[in-house]
Amino acid sequence: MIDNANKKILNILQKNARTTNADIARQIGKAPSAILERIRKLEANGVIQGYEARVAPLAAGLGLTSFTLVSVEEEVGSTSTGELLASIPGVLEVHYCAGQDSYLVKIRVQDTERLAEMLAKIGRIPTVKNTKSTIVLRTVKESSNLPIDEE
Amino acid sequence: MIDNANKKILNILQKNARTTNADIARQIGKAPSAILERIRKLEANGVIQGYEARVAPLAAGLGLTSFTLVSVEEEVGSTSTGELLASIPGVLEVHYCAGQDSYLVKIRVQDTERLAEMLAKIGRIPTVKNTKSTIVLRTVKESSNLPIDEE
DNA sequence: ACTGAAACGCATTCAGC
DNA sequence: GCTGAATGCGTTTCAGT
Repeated sequence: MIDNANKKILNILQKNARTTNADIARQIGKAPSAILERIRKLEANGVIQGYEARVAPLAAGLGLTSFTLVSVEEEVGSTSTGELLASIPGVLEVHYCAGQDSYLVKIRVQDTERLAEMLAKIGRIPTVKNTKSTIVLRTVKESSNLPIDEE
Repeated sequence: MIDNANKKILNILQKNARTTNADIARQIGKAPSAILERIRKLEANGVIQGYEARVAPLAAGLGLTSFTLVSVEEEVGSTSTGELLASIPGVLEVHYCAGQDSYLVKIRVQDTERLAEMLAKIGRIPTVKNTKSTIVLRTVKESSNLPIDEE
């Protein structure tokens, strides 16, 4: 179960995944060994899915973000087109959306030329009918941190 | 500059932000102190923006994901509505989009009831004209990890 | 589930190159 | 920008409760 101590741990790790167990222990008033045990269980239970460094996209040469709606014709419940999309480098997120037979795909590429190549690649997938892209001009906020209310 | 060693470091930390410096040092064949120095510079230069634990949304009671297009009427170049949206709990991402006078907002909430509350809240912002939401049925992939090619 | 002690490994500093 | 040694701290295990 996720008691209040675990909520505190999750919030600390969401803010800075490299916080040491000793540091967390100090913040929530327990021994480091207790924190280690809790974090291991949270990982084993799938509550903590991983720890990601957030890299500046521009520094990685990826200056263009696009959200692309990919319309598909596939069997209901099938996940294969989505997984194919997910495997393309530069495709960061793939979400299947209600009421549109389509995937919403978050893409990061170098420039419009690379986006064109990617859209061509996606368009070549047999189950894909068409795509509709929206270019991001400015990203105001971007985080995976969930609001977890402590008691 | 981001040389090949830094690319390796970034890729390791993108996959697991809690990898120890000693471990990274072994993987890329340098001393731990060299890794520490490199990581500090990458942080100082803004290349590494942070380290986030990824928490299972369902475990946090957030079973519903929505992408909502928020149309606004504000001065061109203004960022204030976007920042207002970004400050709402459950709003994870805010992107200003080309050619539509609107923000694409990624939302995570408990259920449709909470989504309705959130959309009402957003609708009450004076600069907001209307919203158009797409519910996510299934998330196939969700990551912030950028493709960084090593030489 | 937690503590506390012990052993081990890691982080960090710094001198030298 | 890196190494290597030294110190202090963190991690991890485990016995005990």
